[in-house]
Amino acid sequence: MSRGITKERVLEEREASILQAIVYEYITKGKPVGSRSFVHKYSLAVSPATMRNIMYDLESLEYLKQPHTSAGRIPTDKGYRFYVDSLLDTYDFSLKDREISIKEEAIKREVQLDKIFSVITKMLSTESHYAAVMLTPRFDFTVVKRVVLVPMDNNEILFILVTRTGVVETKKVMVSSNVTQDDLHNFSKYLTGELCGYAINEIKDTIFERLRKEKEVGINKEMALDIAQLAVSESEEPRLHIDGIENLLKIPEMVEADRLHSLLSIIEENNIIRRILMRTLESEGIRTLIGEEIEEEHVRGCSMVSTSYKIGNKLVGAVGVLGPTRMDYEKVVPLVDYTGRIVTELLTKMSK
Amino acid sequence: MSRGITKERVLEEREASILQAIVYEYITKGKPVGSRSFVHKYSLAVSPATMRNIMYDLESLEYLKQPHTSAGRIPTDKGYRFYVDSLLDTYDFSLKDREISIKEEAIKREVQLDKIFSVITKMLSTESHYAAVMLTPRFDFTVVKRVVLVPMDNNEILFILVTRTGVVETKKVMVSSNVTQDDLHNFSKYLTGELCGYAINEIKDTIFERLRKEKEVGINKEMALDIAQLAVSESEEPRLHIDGIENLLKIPEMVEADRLHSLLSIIEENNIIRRILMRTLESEGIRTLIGEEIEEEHVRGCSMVSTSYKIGNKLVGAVGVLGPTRMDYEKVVPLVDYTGRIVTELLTKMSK
DNA sequence: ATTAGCACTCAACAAGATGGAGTGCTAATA
DNA sequence: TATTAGCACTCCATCTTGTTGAGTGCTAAT
Repeated sequence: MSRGITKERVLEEREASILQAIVYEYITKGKPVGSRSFVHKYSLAVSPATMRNIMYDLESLEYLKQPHTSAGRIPTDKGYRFYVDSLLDTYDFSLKDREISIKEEAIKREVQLDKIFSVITKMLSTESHYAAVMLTPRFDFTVVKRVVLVPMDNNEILFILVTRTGVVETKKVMVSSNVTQDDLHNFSKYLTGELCGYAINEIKDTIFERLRKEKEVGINKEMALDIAQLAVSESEEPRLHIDGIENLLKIPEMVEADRLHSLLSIIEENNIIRRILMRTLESEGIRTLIGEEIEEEHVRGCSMVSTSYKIGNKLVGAVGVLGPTRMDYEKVVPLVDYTGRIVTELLTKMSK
Repeated sequence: MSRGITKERVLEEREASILQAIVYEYITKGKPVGSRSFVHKYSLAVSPATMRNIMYDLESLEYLKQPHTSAGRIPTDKGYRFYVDSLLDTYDFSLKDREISIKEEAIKREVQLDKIFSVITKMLSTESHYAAVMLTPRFDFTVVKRVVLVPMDNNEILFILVTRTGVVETKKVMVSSNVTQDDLHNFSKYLTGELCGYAINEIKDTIFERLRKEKEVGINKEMALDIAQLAVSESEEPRLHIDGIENLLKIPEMVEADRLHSLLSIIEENNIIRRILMRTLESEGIRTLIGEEIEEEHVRGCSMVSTSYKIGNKLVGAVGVLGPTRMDYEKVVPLVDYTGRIVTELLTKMSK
């Protein structure tokens, strides 16, 4: 065996499989893995001494570390990373033996799309036994179904936008002059005609020009432009659903350290999770952040497995699982992947 | 001093004030209160021995208990109850020296009433240093501003109800036959005329009759009845806002025991909190639930201070603080009371 | 009714003592 | 050259033991 002194080299096959096994062992048992008990447990054809040598190498290469002298080894972030990557390489993500059943029927009847997200987030946390997080779809990517303008008091108008998925977004707008209900109705019709079938981000660049060219839109042109402005303006931020925080409390290594405390405040101050999911949303497929890869002061010993989901072929949202670095990736990774697919399917079907 | 052997008798004045002081001392320090240090700290004109006798009596009367032999005394639920009740008797709830400022201006511009509730819940948790919970207003008590019917696919209609507070509620309804957009628009107008200015619960008993008598409502009578049914049917449950869970983690006695765990799962499984707040909503004024008074299996060592809030003179929602039984009631009670008043004021103003 | 005095209790803390599982190193072995 | 056995050493975890301090209950005196 050629043991390099450098910290960077490709692992031999045996080393790789042993590393995977060690990480797995630590994930499931939570105790530092010692040479003797490890070879015994896995009935390996090597002596503890040999195992010690291998472990020594893996430690030099920074895949493993010792919590203290004369203790067994535990994975470093790099070790987890190696483990997860090899999982991703080998796993086929087949859904066949998953027992999760989402009650599509029950879900479909719901108008409040938020409820669906709640249900899915809850499901994901229940199944994973960690905390689940989910970012609702980007509003400006969902297809408009209809626009309704409702006069409120004085010069206030309530702007209601209905998307194909049934989501309703409302905004208030102040207008300078009074306007009749019927005029508003006509303008609603006009706007609906213009926007219907398109996602906001598709039309936000052209709507003004088209509006300006138009002769008659039902109301005062200036006001019309104001309202159109509102229609395409930055809408409600995607909401963040979180569920299963209590699962994190059951994890011993979380409870003992003050990690828990930091993790909880992260969840409350949810911009951090938001940011991570936003970045997940930028590309397709599973994304894992292990330990220090989460570049946040407060976060220690936490990992996040997330994936994006689509409506049609547009990436619109993200969903994931937040847990300790010592997480059951083998289970969580396909689960998150599956959940992403389900959501994509559901939303795509709904917005047809 | 006449020391009865019975468990029930009225406390003498001295006993009462000592009990209050002991509860206060325990709330602030969190350590069992011993006779010697107590008389010393409060410079009382009695000896520790006398104090021991009094404490003995208070223990017989079940206001105090010992965590173990030869430890000081801590309050029982009954003890806390006595303390809180005397607080409620004496406190004048004057708001003058409160430094809480709610940015009314910032709040008012929001259409999403939910955001206001989030802000208020967050404020309450921040100020109290415990967890804050809030139930959004009962929908059927808020005054209708307008009804909008939007045709969706096939035979599906989206029913949108706008209230004076700007809340929008949406429901989906399936209808048997097709209907034109204009007919729907007319019926929307009719319904708006019927409902506008009333709260749902005011008209739900008469609407059908009126509708039946009506000759022409814009659409097929049968369908109209279906939709009206939906309009007054059980609406979206009030939403529950929760904030400041992480505050509970900072509390030592919560962390140590597995109380924390139970408490967290209660918050996740939020029906319990819902139920408590629902009962708060039944009457006006502050309501305190101390320890075992929360009749829930899992809850141990927790208390809840809550109050209802109104729109106009109708009780529509509730807000409160959830924390350990050893809670700073003296601070929390007026704070919750104040918050309730603010919310009442805000909502009442908004729905004018 | 109150107090001083006294014996007793118990949690909390600190200081050993012990055992077990682990390591690194070296020399022997296939 | 890779593997293994043997050995000395390390360190955590656990248990035991002792000590201290704040507290109690009881009794007899004030």
